[in-house]
Amino acid sequence: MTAHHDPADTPARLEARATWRVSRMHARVTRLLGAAFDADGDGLRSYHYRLLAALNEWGAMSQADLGRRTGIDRSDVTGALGDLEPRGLVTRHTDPAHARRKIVAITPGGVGRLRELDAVIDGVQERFLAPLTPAQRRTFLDLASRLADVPPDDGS
Amino acid sequence: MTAHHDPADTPARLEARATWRVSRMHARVTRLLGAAFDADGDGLRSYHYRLLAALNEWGAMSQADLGRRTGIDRSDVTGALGDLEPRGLVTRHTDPAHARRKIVAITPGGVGRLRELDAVIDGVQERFLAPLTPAQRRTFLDLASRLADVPPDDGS
DNA sequence: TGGGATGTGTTGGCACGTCCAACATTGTTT
DNA sequence: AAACAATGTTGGACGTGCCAACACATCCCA
Repeated sequence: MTAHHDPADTPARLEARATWRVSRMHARVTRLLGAAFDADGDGLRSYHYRLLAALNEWGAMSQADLGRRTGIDRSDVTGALGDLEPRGLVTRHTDPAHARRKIVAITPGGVGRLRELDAVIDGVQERFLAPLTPAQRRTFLDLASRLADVPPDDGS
Repeated sequence: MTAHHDPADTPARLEARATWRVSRMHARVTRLLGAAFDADGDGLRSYHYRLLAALNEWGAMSQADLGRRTGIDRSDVTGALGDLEPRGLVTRHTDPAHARRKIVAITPGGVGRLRELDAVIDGVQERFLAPLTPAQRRTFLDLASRLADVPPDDGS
């Protein structure tokens, strides 16, 4: 697929750094997820999965709320919903109380699709974590969550 | 800086997944590195650092070799060198033996700049790894390197 | 000695994720 | 009523990573 750079050939100052390893892990994750989404087809991507997951877990809400809770920009939410609605995975109707606001809800078909995507993504987890033992996987997940969820280290 | 999404608000199916945590770690790394490079100024970015590091460690070589050893596409190497050369951090002269080939070498100024960038990036490591103890950092680095450097899992 | 294959630097472009600015429109606050 | 804030949308920017095509140089082998 991609050229894949031989990891033995990496400047030592780079290889030693945590940020570099995170970047390389991310590259692998991206490659695996991209391939899996492509294979599963239908042109859905990680944005769509995130939105479906949020709607499934928290129920219907406005697009703005959806964006805030998923960390996706309002404009990108608009775009992604434009993909999901025509597929019947999501409905959009304007809030009767607030004419400007649109309430988004997941459909039964959307729930089904979400389940399918769950399976696809679980397969990716398995492939990604393959080099580690179950105990190591648990350790990695724990450390990763501490490194991932850090309040915005705002400059000074 | 960026909006930063409250991690407590994340669909459980996402939060549980290793790929998601890697993505979030990468987002943080990107934010920290971007801020650090911006602050240090001069418009240099991670591409430039990678190239300087490779030239410093392995000596002068052609652009194509440089690209192969760093995993950066030939065309992107061309672009990045176009930033480094005018700053005097790098020299480019055509190989006397092969008129088509250009040998790139780091200059003393480039070495100095590389050292400065080292310091900048080390600062980022510290901030990124802050939530972990030294022992945990070592564990994380070990696990991350196993997850990062995996031969191209070509399809089947 | 030729001629096809292969390597090289460069330009231009695409895809993807992320983010921001502006805008018309609708609600809220005072 | 007037200033203000929120909503959905459009259009665009940027960074990273690819790939295709090109003109040219060099190599290898028939």
